[in-house]
Amino acid sequence: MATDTSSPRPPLPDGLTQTEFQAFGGLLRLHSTLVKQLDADLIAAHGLPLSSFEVLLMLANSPQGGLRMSDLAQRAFLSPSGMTRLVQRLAGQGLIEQRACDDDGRGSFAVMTPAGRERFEQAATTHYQHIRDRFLCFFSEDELRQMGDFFGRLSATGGDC
Amino acid sequence: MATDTSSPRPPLPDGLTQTEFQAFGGLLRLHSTLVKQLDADLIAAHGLPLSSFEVLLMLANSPQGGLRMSDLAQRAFLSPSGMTRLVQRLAGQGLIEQRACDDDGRGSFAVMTPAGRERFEQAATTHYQHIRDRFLCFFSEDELRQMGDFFGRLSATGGDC
DNA sequence: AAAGATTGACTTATCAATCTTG
DNA sequence: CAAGATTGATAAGTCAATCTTT
Repeated sequence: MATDTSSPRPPLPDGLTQTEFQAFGGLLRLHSTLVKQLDADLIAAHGLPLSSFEVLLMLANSPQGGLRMSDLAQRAFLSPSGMTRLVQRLAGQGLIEQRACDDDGRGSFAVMTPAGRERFEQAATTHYQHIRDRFLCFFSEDELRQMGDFFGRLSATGGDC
Repeated sequence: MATDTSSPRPPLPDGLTQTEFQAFGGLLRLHSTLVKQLDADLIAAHGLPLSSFEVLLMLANSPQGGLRMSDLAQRAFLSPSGMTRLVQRLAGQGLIEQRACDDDGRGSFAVMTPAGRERFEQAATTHYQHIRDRFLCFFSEDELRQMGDFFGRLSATGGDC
């Protein structure tokens, strides 16, 4: 498909300018394409979907050696019930375990099993290589910093300009 | 949550540098947050999920007045079956219709109904305003161009660096 | 009563298989 | 047989309701 390079910046039929549309539409396209690729890569190489990997990553990086369900859910951008089900799947595979919270009887604490840690460590290296090959490699160090600044800008405020 | 601004750029426990992680992680976070907000906005204001809106948008912008299923699927980053089901839902709401292709007996052609066009036109204005309020307004014109360039860079190549 | 977590019912997407036409 | 589209079975997520603990 040949990209249209004709007009500089007229309001498109969309109601967004070409620049606006390329920024917003580009975000949707990039995310969709990239996440599908990385997910497929990770499943092919280690039988581990991206969502599962991210849970293992959070647990691996946790100083406690584990995290509460609500923390996991927030950090993975999942609903509480969504995280409950994801954790149940991972527990079924023997990769993590759930314990009660010491200090809070309501809480549930997820920790990696040795099998989970091993699986994570195997997956991590190749996964980061995939992220580089499919995404990071297209940009210079400065550009990555710039992009990080862009993405961080929205979460800095509560969501208002 | 206070952002950590301590160290400049050490390799994180992740295996990605801080810069790399902020670019990649920021993409995931931005997309998740933004799409959820826009979807909820659009449903609240017009009873129309984002995915449905995008189908109506593509049909509205089509010179033919309609598009083939396979075209719709590709442009919306959906599988063929996913698009079949989305179109079925929209047809059930009377917003679009399916016809046979004139030139190709296998093809299925989707066109908007008058009701669909009206619904689309009502939704469009407020939706683009939401996109501006929640995303575009955080950036200057130059920055949006820069971002569009970043996002476009991956699709330009086949996926290799 | 509010917070943390889970469960039931449901939505939306996918893959593999199938049907029809080229 | 290949391409376009749809269907059946299934996967993974959401919301609303529920249960337990604070």
